[in-house]
Amino acid sequence: MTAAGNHQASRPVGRRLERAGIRDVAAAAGVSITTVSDALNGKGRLPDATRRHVREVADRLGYRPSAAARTLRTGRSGLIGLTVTTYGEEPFTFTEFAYFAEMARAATSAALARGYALVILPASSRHDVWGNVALDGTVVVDPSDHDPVVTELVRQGVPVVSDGRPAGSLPVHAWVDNDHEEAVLGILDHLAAAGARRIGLLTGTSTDTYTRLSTTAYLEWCERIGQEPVYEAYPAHDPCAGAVAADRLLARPDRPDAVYGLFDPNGTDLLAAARRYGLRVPDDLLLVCCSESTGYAATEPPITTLSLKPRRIGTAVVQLLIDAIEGVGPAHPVQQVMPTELIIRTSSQRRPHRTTVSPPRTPARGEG
Amino acid sequence: MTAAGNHQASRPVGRRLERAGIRDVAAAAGVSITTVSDALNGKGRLPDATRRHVREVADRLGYRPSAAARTLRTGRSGLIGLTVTTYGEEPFTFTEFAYFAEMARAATSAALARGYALVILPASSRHDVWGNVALDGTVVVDPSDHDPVVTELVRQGVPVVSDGRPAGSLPVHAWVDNDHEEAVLGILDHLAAAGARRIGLLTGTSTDTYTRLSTTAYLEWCERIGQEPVYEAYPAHDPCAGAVAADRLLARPDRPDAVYGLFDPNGTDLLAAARRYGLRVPDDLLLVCCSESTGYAATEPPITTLSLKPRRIGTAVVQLLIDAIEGVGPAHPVQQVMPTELIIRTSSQRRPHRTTVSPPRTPARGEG
DNA sequence: CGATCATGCAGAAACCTTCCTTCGGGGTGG
DNA sequence: CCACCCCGAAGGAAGGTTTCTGCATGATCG
Repeated sequence: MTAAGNHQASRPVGRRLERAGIRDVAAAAGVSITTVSDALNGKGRLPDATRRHVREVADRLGYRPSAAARTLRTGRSGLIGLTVTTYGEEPFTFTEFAYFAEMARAATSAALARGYALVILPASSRHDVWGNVALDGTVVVDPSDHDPVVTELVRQGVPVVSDGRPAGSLPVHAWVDNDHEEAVLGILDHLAAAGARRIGLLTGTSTDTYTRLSTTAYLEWCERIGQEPVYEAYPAHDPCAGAVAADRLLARPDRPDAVYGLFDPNGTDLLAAARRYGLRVPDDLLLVCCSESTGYAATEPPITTLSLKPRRIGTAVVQLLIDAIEGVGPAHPVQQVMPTELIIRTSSQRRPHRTTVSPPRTPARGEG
Repeated sequence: MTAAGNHQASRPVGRRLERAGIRDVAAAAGVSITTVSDALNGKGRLPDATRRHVREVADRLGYRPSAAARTLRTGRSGLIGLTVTTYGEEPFTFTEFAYFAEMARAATSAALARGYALVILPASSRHDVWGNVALDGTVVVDPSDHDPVVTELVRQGVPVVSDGRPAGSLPVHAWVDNDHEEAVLGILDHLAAAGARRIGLLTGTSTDTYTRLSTTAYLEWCERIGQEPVYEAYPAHDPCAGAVAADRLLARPDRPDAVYGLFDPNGTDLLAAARRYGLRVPDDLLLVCCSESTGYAATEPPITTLSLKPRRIGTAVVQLLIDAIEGVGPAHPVQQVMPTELIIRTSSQRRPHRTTVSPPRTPARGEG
């Protein structure tokens, strides 16, 4: 520290600190720019002595290569866009909160581990922002039918991998998605096995693939089983509409004795609605909802949830994208279907063990 | 749509699409590079006719200026880092989930509105990633004592604004934080007014400012009031430890008749623990926790929460940072303290209106 | 009618790195 | 003694933009 400080004292320190460039390092080390670049990047043919010397000088000067210049030269920015569908002004929606947070977290980790960073870019954002950032590729969550941004990116040759099957003929390089039909069928079978006679669905009005696939799977199941469908649809991006829809579903004359809710808040909304109507869960009403929230382990009663395993999805999406960027993956589009996980709790089991005074949860069951 | 498609049909589409550069636009428009740049950026002295013509040609060629080149030239990348403290490998922690998600959402919006994009960068990430991205500035959430990354950034002259008071002597340009003492005192007074005789605290073992300020405020309040402090501390980043600590707190011989939990999951954990011990909320136990989760409006009973208003924080942080980047703000460090909001629900009121069959929540009360 | 000036546009440097090419020199085999 | 090869290192172009400077041209004013 002191030595370095002593050395740097000779540098003119103006009010604005001029960053040391590769030129300065070359001059200070008494070598050429080329040698510095090679030494620092582990390229070229240089004796270790030279390499070490250059590195030492670079460290001493606090040299950081200019990301912009490197990007300009190499065509790689090390930046990956994370695009989320937007409803209205806000970057991402309420219903996907926990899912998105977990997925983004995993994606960030995965990207970082391979030397990339994530840029959050709402789909409907100002075009100038999109244009202003050099992206090596983009992850797009739940792409809408003919997303102009995605189309433009693909046209420019930027690799795009989507979380969720691309709707329409969006030409993404790859996609990762859950097996939604399988998941819904599994839940319906589970509820039926627990004694449900009429299973209702709380679904959304939007046309994204998740909603669509899940709903049609439900309808097909009903047809196969011979049950009359009982469902309510609401605009999933409206945090208030969910509670209303839950109430509507339980207020119907053909009230279901089991409900599956497609969106995260549905669990609490349905639970609250059940209470208002004096329905006991799970005795009078079986409940399952799709959620990543850990809170459902502590509700009264705990609610069975379907986890989409967003961490796996986020990791897979990023791996696929970086493979495509670096050209190590297969040239053809990849479609990866990931399993879901049904976390069975009291709300969907007919003979619940009454919760009384019992020891607190032990940390034994870690998170998968 | 059809007209546009027809128009573009004439372009030769090779297997690898070479992006049009400013040179190509200049050639196609029959003007110089300078004129193109000026026309597109609204600079220089050009007649409107020329401007229009250049823009039209640029559009036709699908010209997008190279972000890297522009950054290299101007020294501005339009990128803002969003740094989060990390526990272990993961970018951000469980306890801050909802808070962070909301805060990030607001920050993204605010940044976008001013033409910037956010890059997610965990604090303890590989240094090479930090070096590889050109940042105009950085938002750092809950900076730790002597964060090496922040120190390095500041040394390089990159503006840094923190969410949360910087611990130690971290030389950030500005910070935004809640008035934590005020918030805690408000809650304690509220609980006391509701009839609490002995108020307990569920707090964390970490040394961040939030935990520290809140805890000391609690201790001071106890001393002032003359109540013996009753609290349990646990490692807040461990999702399991919270439930155990909640249980421990209610198992004490000097069991409190009211509890404030500093972290998001504390509400459900405390509620579950209360149930295990046969304590009715709010009759036997008053409950408040700090959370941004909307789920607490639908628990049984609904739990009073303290909101840190992360959206306001996120917006303010970004505004301050961009002001610093663009040099429009004051030169001296800014410290902005934002109020919190106590959302009073059943769990902290002694005479609760029994929830019975009632109409569902109406959408009337929108989100502030 | 000549000097001045605003206008419209072009040339070229600079930003900083990477990487392809070249070059000198010393050792080695013929 | 010459040709050749390889090692170590340097030269220089390229990457695409912004912006400073400068040069014409035509209009205006004294």
